[in-house]
Amino acid sequence: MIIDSLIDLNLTQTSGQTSQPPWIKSGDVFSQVVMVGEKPVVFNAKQSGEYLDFDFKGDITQNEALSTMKYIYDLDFDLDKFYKYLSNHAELAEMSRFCRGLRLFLAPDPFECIISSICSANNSIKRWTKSISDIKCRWGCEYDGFYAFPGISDFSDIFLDDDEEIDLCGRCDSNNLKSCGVGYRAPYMRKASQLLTLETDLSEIPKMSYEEAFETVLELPGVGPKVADCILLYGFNFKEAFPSDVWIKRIVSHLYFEGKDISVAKVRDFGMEEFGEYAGYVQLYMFHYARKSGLMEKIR
DNA sequence: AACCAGGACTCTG
DNA sequence: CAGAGTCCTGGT
Repeated sequence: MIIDSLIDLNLTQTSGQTSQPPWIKSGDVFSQVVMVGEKPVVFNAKQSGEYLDFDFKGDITQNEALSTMKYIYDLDFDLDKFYKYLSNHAELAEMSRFCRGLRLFLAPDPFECIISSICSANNSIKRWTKSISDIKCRWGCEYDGFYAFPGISDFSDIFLDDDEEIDLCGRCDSNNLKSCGVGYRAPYMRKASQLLTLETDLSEIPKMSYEEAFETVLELPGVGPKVADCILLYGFNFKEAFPSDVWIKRIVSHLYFEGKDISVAKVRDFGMEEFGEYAGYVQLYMFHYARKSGLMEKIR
């Protein structure tokens, strides 16, 4: 079934958004299992002209499948209107040329997004996506050869490292978080999931104001301002988030402050103030514009 | 082989 | 409260 909203599926899949690792690519088809309510559904998505073409296998209706795909790929977001906005701002005007069809890649599972985002901190895209994919294969539930991310309570029980595995299990099969290459983030990831079972109710977050939601996820270990903004943008669809790291700081300072060094905190405030409801999309487009246009090499 | 990139956290002044 | 040092791994 084709959904007639402009999207570049490959670009969206490979853009490093911390909602989840890219789906499994086979030929020109991206596939993954998604929990829709309680039901596992395998989705296959591919590019068809400027649009997304999908089918699915699972016990849900066509309409439920359609709204799931529309949510994950943010297909109701009006890209034409966004491109008009970009072209009306001199600093941003070139960006849509380099990133046409790039959309948010939203998390069907906010918990997976939280763990992925913690794992992405001080890490490369290649490394955190491999770690999260490993975690899914080892401890996730398998459906038709695809793996869902483990649930919160299952994740909370995973061993941290070889030492703990030997201590509590008597032997070691490297069945632990550190063996997935997450390094010192392992305790953050597990503590965060344990906190989520006990104290923080994820279903409350969508009802909160941005500030309140931000303060709430900041409480989780391993979550600082950048990671909190990623969690809210990619995991909960708060489009007013402007996740700011060293690259966004360099880009913003180049485009708006004549290259003058600005603190990451200031860049975040500036982005949220300046771009409002488009902040998340502007951040996404800035990063990929810098990558593709050669700006990144210029300002590193 | 030494060194660097990448955010959060902890300790210091 | 700002600034510096540390954490782990994969890349040069």
